[in-house]
Amino acid sequence: MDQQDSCIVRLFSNYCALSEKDKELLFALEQSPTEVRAGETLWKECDRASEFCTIRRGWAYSYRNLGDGSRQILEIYLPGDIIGMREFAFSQRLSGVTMIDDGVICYFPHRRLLDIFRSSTTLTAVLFAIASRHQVLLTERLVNLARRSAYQRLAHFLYEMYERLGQTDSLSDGHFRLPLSQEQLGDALGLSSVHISRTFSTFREEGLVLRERHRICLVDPLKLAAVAEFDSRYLNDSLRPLFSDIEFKERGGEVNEVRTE
Amino acid sequence: MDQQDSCIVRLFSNYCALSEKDKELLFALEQSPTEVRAGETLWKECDRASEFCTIRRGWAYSYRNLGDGSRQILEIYLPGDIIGMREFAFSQRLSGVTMIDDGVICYFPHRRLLDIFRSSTTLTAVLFAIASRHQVLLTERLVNLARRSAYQRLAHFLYEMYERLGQTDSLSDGHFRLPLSQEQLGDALGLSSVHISRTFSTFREEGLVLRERHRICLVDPLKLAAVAEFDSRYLNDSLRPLFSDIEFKERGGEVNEVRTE
DNA sequence: GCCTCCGAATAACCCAAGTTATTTTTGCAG
DNA sequence: CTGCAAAAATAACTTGGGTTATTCGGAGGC
Repeated sequence: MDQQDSCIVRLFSNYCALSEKDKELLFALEQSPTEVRAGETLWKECDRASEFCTIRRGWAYSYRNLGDGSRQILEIYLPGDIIGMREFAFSQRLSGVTMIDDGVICYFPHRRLLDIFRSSTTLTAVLFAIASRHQVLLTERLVNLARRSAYQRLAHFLYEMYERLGQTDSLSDGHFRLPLSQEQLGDALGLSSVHISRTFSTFREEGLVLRERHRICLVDPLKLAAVAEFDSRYLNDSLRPLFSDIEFKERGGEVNEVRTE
Repeated sequence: MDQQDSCIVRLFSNYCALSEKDKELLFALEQSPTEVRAGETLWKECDRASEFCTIRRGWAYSYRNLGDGSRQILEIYLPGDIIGMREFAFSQRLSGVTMIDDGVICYFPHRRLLDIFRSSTTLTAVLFAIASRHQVLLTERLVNLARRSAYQRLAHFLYEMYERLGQTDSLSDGHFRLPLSQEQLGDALGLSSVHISRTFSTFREEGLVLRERHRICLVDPLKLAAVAEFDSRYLNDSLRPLFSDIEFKERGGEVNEVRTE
């Protein structure tokens, strides 16, 4: 595999132009790839935590099981995401992680992150930016779950996936694959699977979202974003000013030669 | 003011022993204390974001206003907390912040954080640990809002405040001051103020929680934690192993370059 | 002292979403 | 192709919590 194909390099490049050295550092996180199967659980709540992993291919989700037998899906991970950051400061896993698709993941130890802190301010800042954005997404989800109707929640979820997928893949129109069962969607959105089904039916009647098995088609993405009150400020904000400054300093004032677009 | 009184230094020391240099770096963040009044808004959504602040005295909350006129309270800040980390990667505020009590806060610019990344791996790691723990708390709240009944939500909220206050103040029995109106509680828990009132009535009838204006008394804290399914693992985890390792490396002067195998 | 205002308590009514159950569709093993 | 199991659709019924309205009570202004 070539560095240019590394999805973690691609993801980080969205935030900031990277030097060759930075790319190598990142690329090093993606050694020791492991094949995993759909449905396979990477770890469970309360397992010992001393590693992160990046997901190179396939989707995964993290979840918490609750006392009453239900569960909450906390996050959907896509290729390029780093899994397990939540537990950086903890010795136990606080949520389980299960693969949705067959895929490839790469484990690396917590200490590797410290190496990055030591050797690249740029990557440190990008990591912080990613953590910050993660928190913002989580907050947005919290608002979504706490305040909005089932209709809006599902609209919001679909639109968020659409935006996230658009960052790495090119989406032909509003079409994308969503390999989640209605039960899993319910677990993610705090709804029953029955009501997910009802809500999809409503979308279909209104011609807002079409669905065939795991293919989703957003007929009118902007309208969907509107009904979901989707706040896209945090997706489109420019990170360049801050990071170009870092680079400038790190390179001792050289003009950036690395552009990733 | 003396370094020992700095609430940031105190907060960070909880995670890791700090060198004198680190303390100075941190101390520099707390230079311009400002008096603020109860009800005063520090900033609103969409304001320009280029500063964080620490809260030295008083309580505050962050919130988002929604399209339908309701709002969601995202976080309650207590003395020692850093406010505004959410927006590190953004140029706009994504949530407003308002004081609950009279208090004192200290602003410092975003770029100051970059200085820290450049000059102290220890502080960088602690910042990361704080961000990580923040995310865990946020996740727990998300589960609370998505999956639990009003009764459990309020129980969870009260118990969380009880635990947080116990970290800095000593709580005589289960008594503490909770300077939030029922409307604010509702906004934090995704419930109507009417239902908050109903739920407090239920608590009273059961003798589980007593309330008089803004004084709360948890009659049986453990039982309350149980009904809320409160997960206290993440409050008591030890952070030392990781950080003692960092210190070792930094003090041994051993510049450990990253292996790119 | 009295008046006003805001927060809280309580009741009556309503609806979004949960639950349970039944049927239909899809995927897949043999 | 057949049979089986899991996922999805739909309907009937229930319920937790929202909404609206009214009353009550304490804190502050004058």
